[in-house]
This record gives sequence, C-alpha cells and structure tokens, in this order.
Amino acid sequence: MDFSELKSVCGGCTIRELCLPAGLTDQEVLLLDQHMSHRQPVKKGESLYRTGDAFKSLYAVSAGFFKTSILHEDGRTQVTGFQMAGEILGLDAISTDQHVCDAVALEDSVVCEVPFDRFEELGQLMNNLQRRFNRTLSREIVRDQGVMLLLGSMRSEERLAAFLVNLTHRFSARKQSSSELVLRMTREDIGSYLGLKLETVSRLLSRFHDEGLLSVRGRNIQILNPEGLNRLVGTA
Amino acid sequence: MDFSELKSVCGGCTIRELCLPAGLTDQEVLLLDQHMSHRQPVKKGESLYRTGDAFKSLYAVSAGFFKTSILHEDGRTQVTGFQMAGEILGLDAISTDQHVCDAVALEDSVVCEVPFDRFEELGQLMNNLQRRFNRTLSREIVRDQGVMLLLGSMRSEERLAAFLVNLTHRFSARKQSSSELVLRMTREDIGSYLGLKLETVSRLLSRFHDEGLLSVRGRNIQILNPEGLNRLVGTA
DNA sequence: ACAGTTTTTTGATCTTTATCAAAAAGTCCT
DNA sequence: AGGACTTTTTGATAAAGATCAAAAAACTGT
Repeated sequence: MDFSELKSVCGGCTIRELCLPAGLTDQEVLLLDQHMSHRQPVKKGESLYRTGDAFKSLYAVSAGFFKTSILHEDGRTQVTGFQMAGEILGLDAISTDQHVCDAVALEDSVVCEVPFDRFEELGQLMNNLQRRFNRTLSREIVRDQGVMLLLGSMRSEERLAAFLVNLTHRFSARKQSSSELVLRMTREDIGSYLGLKLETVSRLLSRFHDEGLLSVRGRNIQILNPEGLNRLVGTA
Repeated sequence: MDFSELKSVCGGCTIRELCLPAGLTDQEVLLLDQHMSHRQPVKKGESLYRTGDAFKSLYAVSAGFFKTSILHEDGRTQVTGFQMAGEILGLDAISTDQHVCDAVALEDSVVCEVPFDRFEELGQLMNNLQRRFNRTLSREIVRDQGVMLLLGSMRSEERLAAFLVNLTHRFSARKQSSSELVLRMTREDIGSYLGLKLETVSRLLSRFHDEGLLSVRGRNIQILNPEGLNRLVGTA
C-alpha cells in the first residue's frame, strides 16, 4: 500500500465539501485526513458491513453507489437508502455499537474508512469537526423523516417522481448530468425503498415514458420534462 | 420562579436514565443541570415550536405527551413521531438551524429546555456527554428507519400491532402500566403516523377487539393478549 | 347541564396497488 | 458468442385500503 498516497486523501478530494470535511479549514482537514482516512475498494455486490457486525468505523463513500437495507425476521427487507459520493455510511450503528442494516455496493466503489473511536477523540479536540458532525447526524434524521412523508402520505406516482427528482438533485450537486440518469439499482430495490412492488415501479416508469416526462431504456433514464416531474410531487 | 428548585432538576428526576443525563456521573449531571435545564409547561394543544422557527434549544420531555409532524406544501401532514417523558425534541433542527417540523403537546406537559449552543460547549468539555449525545442522535436514526420498515413493508394490521406493542414497551420502561393504555392522540394522528386513514385505524381496533386481542373504549385500550399482538408483527 | 364541535364507528362502494403469470430484454460467465 | 440466470415489461385479476356518508359517542366551553 502506498503510504504517501494515503496522506491528504481528503485534501485533494473533489467531493470534499459534500463529505465529512465540509466547512473545515485546510489545517483541520489535514488533521482529520492523516489520522483517519483509509481508502478501501468495495466490489459491486459486496457488503461493506452486515446487520449484527460490530461497529468500528464510519465509511464515507468516495466513489460509487451503495444501498442500505434492514431485515425483518420473516425475510422481508426494506431498502432504507441509496448512498453516493460524499455520503456517510454507518451512522445508525453508533447507537448500539452494532450495525443494524446491510450496506451493499451497487457498483464498484471506494470508501474512506473512519475509525469511530479516533474520530470521537478528534471531535473532542476539534470543536468545528464535532459541530459539523452533529449536523451530519441531524441531516440524516431530516432525510429519514422525508422518507416517512413519502411512504406515509404520497401515492405511488408521487413517490417515484420524488425519488427521481431527488436523484437529479444529488447528481447535479456532484457535477454529474442530472438529466441522464443511470440507475444502479433494480426495480425491486426502488420498489422496496418506495414501499411499492417492482411491477408497479416498472408500470409507472412506462407511464412516465408514454407521457413524455422521461425516456426509459432499461436502467438508463433521460429526464425530458423536469418541471412536469416536479409538478407530480406535492400535488394532491 | 423558584430558583432553588431550578437547580438539580435532572438530579432528582425519575426518568433521568431515559433522558439526556443517562450514563453520566452525579457530578456531570449537576453540571449539565445547573447550566442548562430550564423547566417549562406546555398546555395541551399548544405548539412547542413550529416549522420554520429558529432553532435555539432542544427540549427534553419531562412529563406529558407530544406529537411531531411535517407539512407538505399542499396541506397534507405526516406525523413523524410521538414523544413521551425522557425523549428529546428538536434533534432534526440541528442540521439547518430551523425547525423542520411542528411539535404539539397532546396533553398538559412539561419540558426541559436545553439551549443548544451552551450544550455544544458543554459537550466539548465533557467527553462523556458528547459521546452519549452522538448515541442519542444515532438512536433517532434507528427509530426512523424502523418507521420506514413499518411504512414500506408492513400491512395495515401489522403496522397497528407494531405501534401498540411499541407503546407498551415505552410505557413499561417508564414504570407505567403497559396493559392499560390511554391514547393521547386521535385516530387520525395514529393513521397519519402509520400511513393509514383514520377509518382504517378505527376498523382495525374494532377487529382486534372482536378477536379478543384487546378491549377498546374510545382512547382507553386494554391489552388482553400481548403475545397475540406480538405475533401479528413480523408474520408475513 | 347543554349546545356546538370534534372524534369515532360502521356500512357501501370505488380505486389503487398487489398478485399471478408469461414473454422479452438484459447481464454474466467462461 | 452462447447458455444460464436475472431483471424488466405487460396483461389479467384480486385484494387491501381509500373514499363517501351518516349516525353515535365523546369532548368543550359557558
């Protein structure tokens, strides 16, 4: 392993401002970086961690795409989120010292491992880091409550539209095309996340296609009418 | 206001171990307490805060019962949780410095106000407090993901059973009767939380009643067959 | 205690989404 | 490139829960 490369991982990272180092000074980033970041590839289909695994580290997605899902006794699973570059995996495990969901790479990915006990120590020393981290945790709570709104109050069509709009926002924040989406997950994953069956997701995509909102070719989706899609969300 | 009573609020609080001071030493509790806790009554029906309000403080429920709900543009609302003694309100506001939900008292209640900037300073000084608080935030994330599972994967009957079982657990952790529930919220509130219409909630309660699982008299619910109720949860 | 309001229950019917099924398209592996 | 597997699409039908409606019950404030 190339040690010189391991240093200053965050410093040169293009998504630094979307990730844990957001809002830190260069000096602070260097400290965070040199003491903690450790890059690690995860192959498509592999689990980064599984339910029940001991919690040691948080993981920042450096590149790639993940899904997290929780398991019900009877075998049912619920996809709880899709994570892309800059987003943090493992926040839910802090509470119990065990992971309570599975994190699976949906494409070949790279994560930065952040050993949590050292991160907590650093937070104690670095006021700013701790304050930012509180916000990161709180942001995840807000995101989850948005999903509750989606699952509890929206109809299928609104859910899918909201999901697609959310993806476009996140892609464009990462300077990726927000009109040409390449979905990394199956229709079943989307359905699980949205509380729908995969057939319903497929039918809705076909309908959106027929209505000229977007063009679907398998997992390649081109948004043709973003305003129209937006209008579907939040219209009772 | 009686100043001598304001000191050591937490110290003598019966739910101390369910609240922010959980796991702190007596000395640490005293510090937390004297610098921060400020008790405050909230009448039934009143809002503790509303969406858009500036975020100043967290609130620990000392006594009573709250609901939180988020608002959709078009007037729809989604109840995101019910909070009882020891639970913390306002965690979602840390991320944006604005409250993103409404918190309404469902009965005459008392909260302890915790000014957040001072709390963050104290966390910086008190290692243990900060670590506990990270866990509090993470626990809320886990709770929210449990609600996602409920809304995304369970049928109406399972949702209501899970809701009732959850209430009994939380009541019994507070040494209150877990077989005689007095619901503080309307059927509509329950429905909103569970992603169901109020009529569906009412019908399900009637059915559970007919099946001998519980006895319903308005908002008074007596659990007659807790195992049966448990069996409904997590049975596909 | 009473009038007015809100909440709850129950019935009849309708809509949305799930389920079952089968073919088409896409992906993976060697 | 070809065969095996997985994923996606589409159709027909079923079921769960929503909607509409109206009466009964429970609260509220005076």
